[in-house]
Amino acid sequence: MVRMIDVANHAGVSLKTVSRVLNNEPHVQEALRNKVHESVKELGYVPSASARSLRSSRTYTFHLISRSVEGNFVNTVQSGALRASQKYGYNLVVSLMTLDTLNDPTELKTWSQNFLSQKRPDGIILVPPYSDSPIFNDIINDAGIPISRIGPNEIKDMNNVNITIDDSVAAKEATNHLLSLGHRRIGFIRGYEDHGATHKRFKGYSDALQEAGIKVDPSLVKPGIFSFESGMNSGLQLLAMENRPTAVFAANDDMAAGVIVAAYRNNIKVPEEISVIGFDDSELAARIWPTLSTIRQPLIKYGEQAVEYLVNRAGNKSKNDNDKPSWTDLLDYEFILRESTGPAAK
Amino acid sequence: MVRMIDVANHAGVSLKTVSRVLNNEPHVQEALRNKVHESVKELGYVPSASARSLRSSRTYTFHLISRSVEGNFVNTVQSGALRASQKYGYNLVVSLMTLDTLNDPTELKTWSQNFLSQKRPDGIILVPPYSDSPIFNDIINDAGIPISRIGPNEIKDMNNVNITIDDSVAAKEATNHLLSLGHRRIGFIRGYEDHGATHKRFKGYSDALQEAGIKVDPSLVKPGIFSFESGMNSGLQLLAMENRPTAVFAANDDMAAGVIVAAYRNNIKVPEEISVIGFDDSELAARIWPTLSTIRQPLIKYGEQAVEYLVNRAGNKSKNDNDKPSWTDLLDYEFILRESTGPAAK
DNA sequence: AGAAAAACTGACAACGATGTCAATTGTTTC
DNA sequence: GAAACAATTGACATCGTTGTCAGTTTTTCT
Repeated sequence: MVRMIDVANHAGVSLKTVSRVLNNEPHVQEALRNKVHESVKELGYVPSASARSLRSSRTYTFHLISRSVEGNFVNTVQSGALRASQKYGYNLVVSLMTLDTLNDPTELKTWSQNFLSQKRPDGIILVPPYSDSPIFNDIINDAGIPISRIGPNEIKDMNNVNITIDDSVAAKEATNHLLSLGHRRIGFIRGYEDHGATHKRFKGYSDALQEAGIKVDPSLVKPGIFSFESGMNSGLQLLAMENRPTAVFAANDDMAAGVIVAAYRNNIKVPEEISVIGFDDSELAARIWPTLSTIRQPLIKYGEQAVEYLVNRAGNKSKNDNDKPSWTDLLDYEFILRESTGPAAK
Repeated sequence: MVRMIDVANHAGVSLKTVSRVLNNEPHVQEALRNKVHESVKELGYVPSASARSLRSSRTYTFHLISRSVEGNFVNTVQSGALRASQKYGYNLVVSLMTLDTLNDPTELKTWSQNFLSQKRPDGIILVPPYSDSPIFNDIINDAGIPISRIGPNEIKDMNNVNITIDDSVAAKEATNHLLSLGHRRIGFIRGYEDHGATHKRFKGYSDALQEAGIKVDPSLVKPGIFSFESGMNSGLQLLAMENRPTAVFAANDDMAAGVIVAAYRNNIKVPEEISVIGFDDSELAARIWPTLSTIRQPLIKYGEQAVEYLVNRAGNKSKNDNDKPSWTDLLDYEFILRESTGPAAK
């Protein structure tokens, strides 16, 4: 790691001068200021938070205190991770990154390097779509920090763990449920194309249809971005078809809720005239009418397992398990039958 | 602050022995181990995280990386606070406390002291119901840490800030909306009794009725705990009344969603036969059918303002503003008209 | 019983920054 | 032109822990 003294040497000034520049203290000539800033940039220096706060007794940290609200995906995973972290005497921090950053390789690299050298976490937990980005995973791996990846993905880095349910099998079960109710024309709404989940869930849907001897009809497969609005839009399209489907499988609950509202707007009854099924058992699922049939992932357990793995790795830092490929920790999902699915209309 | 050396002196052992005990290292006699543990407890010692991680280059911290999901109250406030924190070079950490801890004064004291001496935040942001607890606020104040309190409350500590909308005025506007649609029998569902919001919102409801010359009918006021289920239960009760209300004002959106489902279950049409109005403009509000009329709080701005204040305080640590009473930063709310409210049924 | 090994304990350096204070340089004043 | 003063710069101590290593005591083995 590059230290402040390295910057000082590189810039040909004293340690203290660098410190002054970085803390915006007065009494440094403009010329030196610039030289220091250049050296900082060139060496990629980032101050160590621990050293700073040890010496200055300021942490440069604010805490927002709240109770854990188990609602959406991330909050619930966090809740499980938090409990496990506390059990082992670790802190858990949620760090936010914008999607723009994730999708711009240059920016991603800068962000990650700053993040890693400033925070120096003992381990990192990634949720979709971060767990799906090979570049990002490589950067963290190169820094030698263990990763727990949550969600379906195909990354086979060395030495990390993937924690997920079998999305394909789950999606297949959901589709089979619709088939068993007599549905033959079943629509599907996809999610973000760079989420592994989208492809696995679609695969499950296709597999179920094919095994039932039904060809996948591309006109029944619509795009989506996992949002309510995108679900409603694709739902409106499906419902406007001449030969509209009798059931719709949306790749997540938000989109399924969108389909239900689309049905209301067209005076189509759910589930009498159209069945709707989602994925995730989100907060929404039990709070809308009709309540939503869906697949529940063991989110709390995701968080717990992620931490268990990291604690283990942190404990055995020196251990020689450096060349194992990463493996997958496959957990059980749960099919939740509610009121949005029913027998196919004749 | 009590340091490791203090523990060592108190226990009559060397610094290193204390370190060994606390890190569960071998090679310490049982007797000494116990003595050290006793001293730690007696002195209330908590190790300094910065010193630990500076020396050992382990942070005892895991990071969960995700994008900011602006959905529920806390997440959205956090999102605003995060943006502002980054702007000023501060970190933002979300710390979770259970409600059990908050409600048990003894446990609360222990938790807070551990938390404060381990994390030593430069500032603290409190959201309901934490911002409503005088005991908790006192503890933090005594530690000399600045607080931004979000949400309506009556705490007038020295030297902190309350950030809120005027819940009473907002609730009054919501109620007036219903009155202007011709409603005369309007139900109200309360929230947690230890949330300031419950009382202020109820006050706005009462005020509006009284100004319209309508007496508050206690049988139309039902309890709730801000949850979907509690809203549904109270909703079912209101709808089962002989002379049922033509409108219901729930103190938050989750409960309002519960009332809507209660209506569906009784085949009562919203808004034709009963209007429903919520509070918060939560994620749910635009995703259910009918979409929910509600009050929107400037959550992002809450977070931003909270941080602005703390940054200011942190910068002027020495400044002599120590005896100002805390003041209230009153922001604007927004009334959101959607489809769950309509003219009163005859 | 004596030697070797193991277990225990503590003195001291080190982590990477910032705070204090003294040394140096530059500027103004008479 | 010398003295007084202000601005700039750096040497060194320090924050509170853990790592290294050496010294001391206890246990084990022949």
